[in-house]
Amino acid sequence: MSDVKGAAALRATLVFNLGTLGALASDRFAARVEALGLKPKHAGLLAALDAGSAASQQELATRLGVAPSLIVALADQLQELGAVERVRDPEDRRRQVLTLTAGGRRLLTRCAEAAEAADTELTAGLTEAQRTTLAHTLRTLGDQQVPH
Amino acid sequence: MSDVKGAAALRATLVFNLGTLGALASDRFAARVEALGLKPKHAGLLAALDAGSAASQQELATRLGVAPSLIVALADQLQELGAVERVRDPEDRRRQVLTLTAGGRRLLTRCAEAAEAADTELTAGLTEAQRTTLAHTLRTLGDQQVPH
DNA sequence: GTGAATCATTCGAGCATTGAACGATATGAG
DNA sequence: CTCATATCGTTCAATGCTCGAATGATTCAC
Repeated sequence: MSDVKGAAALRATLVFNLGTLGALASDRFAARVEALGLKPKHAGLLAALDAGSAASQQELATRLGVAPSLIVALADQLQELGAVERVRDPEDRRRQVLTLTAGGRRLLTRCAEAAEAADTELTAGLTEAQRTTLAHTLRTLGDQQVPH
Repeated sequence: MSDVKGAAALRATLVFNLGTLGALASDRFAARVEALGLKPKHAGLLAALDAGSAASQQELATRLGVAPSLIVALADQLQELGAVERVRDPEDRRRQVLTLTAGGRRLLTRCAEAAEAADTELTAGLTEAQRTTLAHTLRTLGDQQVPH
């Protein structure tokens, strides 16, 4: 019983394949957004801003699951590119509220295009049905994780 | 036309969700194999050895997509745990052939169990059908990448 | 008002990974 | 046979990414 699984049990596992493919996908995406002067985390921050418009850096840190000090660095660079604006919240002047600029939205669009290009490259060997089912499942799976 | 995609285009993307979930899955898996004194890459090396039994460190480096010097460190630690053996290839004494020991196979089994536990935790909100379809799609997708 | 808590920021540290050297071995040309 | 060249494994210093602690400004509770 105990070694019926025996051979290749790890490779049949979801977390293992997710980890491997996730790293691979990130690398391909990173290679494309590099041309825009961005790292994947920059794109993640832009996407988070686009989704829940106007948030304090603290909120963004917990949303993205990274340290607040990392948000500072990312926001610095995005601000230098003119993609985001830092505005002190008048109701609580400790908070820096980040907002997407028009240029930031354009940049995000180009990130999305890069991601879509990487998608088609990555899923070249899948049927259209598989591809859409996969996208849907991953989306719901992602929404379920640490949703609070 | 250009901004029809507009909102949330990145979050609808495969590479983006794969990257996010991949990191999350790796973290959960890492938390569990840590009890075995291993990092995910150790488990990856064990799995690679189990799959294509007996390989030189150079081959393993290209298989796993990491630098040869990293294989040295991983193999050192696994050897210290008695999980792998280093044997000089008699036909080419530059090569160190790595093989799984019986203990290494047991360790790999425990890694697989950890991965399965992480799987069920991760996919708690999915139907059984979704789960198996996802596993299958990821498996085929992984086999298609850099197959050469 | 005064002290505790919260936000953004800076800075040093930790960890994983890489790339450049090096010694040992193998291979091919002359 | 011998020498030049290439390959393997190994060591080591350097890089990049991320975090945690310390700091200053601001707010909140009482």
